[in-house]
Amino acid sequence: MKPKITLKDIARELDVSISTVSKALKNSTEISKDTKDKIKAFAKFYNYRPNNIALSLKNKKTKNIGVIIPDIVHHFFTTVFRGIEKYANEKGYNVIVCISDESIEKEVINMEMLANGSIDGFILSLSAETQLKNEYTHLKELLDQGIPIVLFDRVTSEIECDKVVLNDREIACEAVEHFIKAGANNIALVTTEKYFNVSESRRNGYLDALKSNNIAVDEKLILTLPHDMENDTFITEFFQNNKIDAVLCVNEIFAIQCMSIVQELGLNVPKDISIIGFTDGILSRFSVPRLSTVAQHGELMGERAAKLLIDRMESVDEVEEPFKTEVINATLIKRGSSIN
Amino acid sequence: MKPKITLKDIARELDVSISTVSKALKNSTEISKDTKDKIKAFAKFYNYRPNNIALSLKNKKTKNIGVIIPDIVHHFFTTVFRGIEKYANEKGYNVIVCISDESIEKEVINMEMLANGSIDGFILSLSAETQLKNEYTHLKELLDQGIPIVLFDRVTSEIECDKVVLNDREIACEAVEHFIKAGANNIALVTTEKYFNVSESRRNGYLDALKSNNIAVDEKLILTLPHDMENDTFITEFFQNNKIDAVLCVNEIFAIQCMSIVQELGLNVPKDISIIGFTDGILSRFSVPRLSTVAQHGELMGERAAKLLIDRMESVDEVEEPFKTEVINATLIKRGSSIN
DNA sequence: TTTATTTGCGAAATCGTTTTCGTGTTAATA
DNA sequence: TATTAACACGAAAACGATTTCGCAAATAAA
Repeated sequence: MKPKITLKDIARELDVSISTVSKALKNSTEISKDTKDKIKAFAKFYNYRPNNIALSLKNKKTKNIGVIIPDIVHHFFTTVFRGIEKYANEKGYNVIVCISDESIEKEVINMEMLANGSIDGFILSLSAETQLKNEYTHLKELLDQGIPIVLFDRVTSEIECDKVVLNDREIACEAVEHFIKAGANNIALVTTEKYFNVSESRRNGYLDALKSNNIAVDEKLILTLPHDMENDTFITEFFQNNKIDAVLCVNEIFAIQCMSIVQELGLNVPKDISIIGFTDGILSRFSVPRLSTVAQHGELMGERAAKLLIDRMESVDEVEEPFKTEVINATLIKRGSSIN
Repeated sequence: MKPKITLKDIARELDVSISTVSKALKNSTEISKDTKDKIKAFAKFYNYRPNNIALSLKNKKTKNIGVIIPDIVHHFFTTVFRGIEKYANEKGYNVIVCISDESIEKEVINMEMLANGSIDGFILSLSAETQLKNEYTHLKELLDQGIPIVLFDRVTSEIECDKVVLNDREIACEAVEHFIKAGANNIALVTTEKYFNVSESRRNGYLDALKSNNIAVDEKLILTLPHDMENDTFITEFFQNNKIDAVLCVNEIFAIQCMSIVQELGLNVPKDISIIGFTDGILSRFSVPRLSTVAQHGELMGERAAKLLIDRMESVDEVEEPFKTEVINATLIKRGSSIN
């Protein structure tokens, strides 16, 4: 057991002052070569490393980023997280993760906890409940305190800060047009409650495509599924009661569920029904047939979010940069579940 | 913009000393009721919260846990992480995550980075390279410095510390016996390189079951797949060249790949070939047929790991507790991919 | 009235750094 | 030789909190 050594320890052992040790280790010209060599050798021998906490206190910056996400067992969020972690690490930052569990209360508690000095800035994706209640005072207060925040994916226009989003509307439109070009007419949408900004955008993209192709919107072809429920029966009825030849799903699970149910109903994917999902996760890549899907480039989103945050934290400009919203261009990956 | 307020600010405004403010906010009997009320009201109004960094420096504990995992886009690790985060949060700890990316170098760098005061203890699962090279000096040094470490899943007997593992050997044996009871004779194993402790244990469990049922081991029925490669052709050849009626796979992806390939070869799962995988992830639950699998109870593992770590960190006993190894009992989930 | 005891509060040390400023010694210059 | 500059280092403040100790004033007891 050899506990960590401090500047004070080195100073005492070598019979010099703490300031001398500190300067020597930073190669200050104030200190003679002899003394520097002696101190450096000693420090190296005892594997001296400055204490991060003391540095944080002194510098008033922790080099920690707080990341708040609704869920971690979720392909999209983990890829974003990987992007954040990667970029942050390259820049010498560490990442503290809290999971809001889709609850605004946990979001608030975690953020306040971290805001008291533990982190220099936040990257977050809003919880479902936060979006539902449209309640953002906790974010406003932190921004007021001068703590920078970057929102990604689940964002809101109520808050002015840097953001990273997907071009959800455009890519949903593109997906639906892909169906249309392949000859589909009865195109369905399987989505979540619309207080999610992303669901709303995707729905709008769906509507855009129909409109610009003069296809009448049939509300019955839009299935809104509750967030966390067993919904197989809803989906089964949906496909039984409607004539559908293509379906866009706002996430991977819905898409796989649809595919599975459609197949059980004796229909062929993609011959009878084409399916496109969102999130190019593991499910999409290993299903039979492979699922056509919208790749959200989560890792890139994460990197961009981290870059936005770190740039802002490290900017020393007297004049504040205006807030940016970066748009990540999704990619439509055409695989076996849709007709080419 | 209203920056954070400190004890010093309160003291100055209210014309008392810093010590008085500190004591008043902690409800010390030393301070008169009048003064306390005044200070508390002021603090509340300005939303005073003590600075975590200053507290960490003073108390020599950060209330942060460092978690190092090989990968985050991975169902098992995310579930473990969720367990860690949940338990840690309940106990007032935050979690700093670093991803080793299966590289020992990143593992070392990250751990050394965090060890300089940022965290009070580690929870980690060894990187592939660390297990391959059998190189653990970085762990030994940290333990020497008095930093507690809990290993989970990918552990090693070279290091003495608290551990949480799965009963891999027993559950693999149980899975194979499940095959045998259903009448299988030619039972295959699809696994990873054996420097992974878990692969070795599962292999041993596989062998145990064969032995105790007097089935000769056929090395040709054991397929070892490289860790990060396109291995569909290996699998295809494996099933073409061998008579196999059941296969145990050491992870979910291998299992799904096997199922997919077997089905392409025109065989029926489970009639012609039964399949059991490890990790009850999203793939297993949405495949057709549903995949029988070994549930590793990752969340529970995470909670246990966090509990072991926190208990050790908070123990004030003069006499050190001996190190514990907790064994989590896996559950064999029988679904459609295996005959009951 | 004198002494003892509360009561209420402040000064200062501490945690581990960095950094400014001051100072004594030596070497260079006038 | 006297003055100045360069050199090498130390003292102390600061970051924001906690806590021990000391000390006045007010009250109680003698």
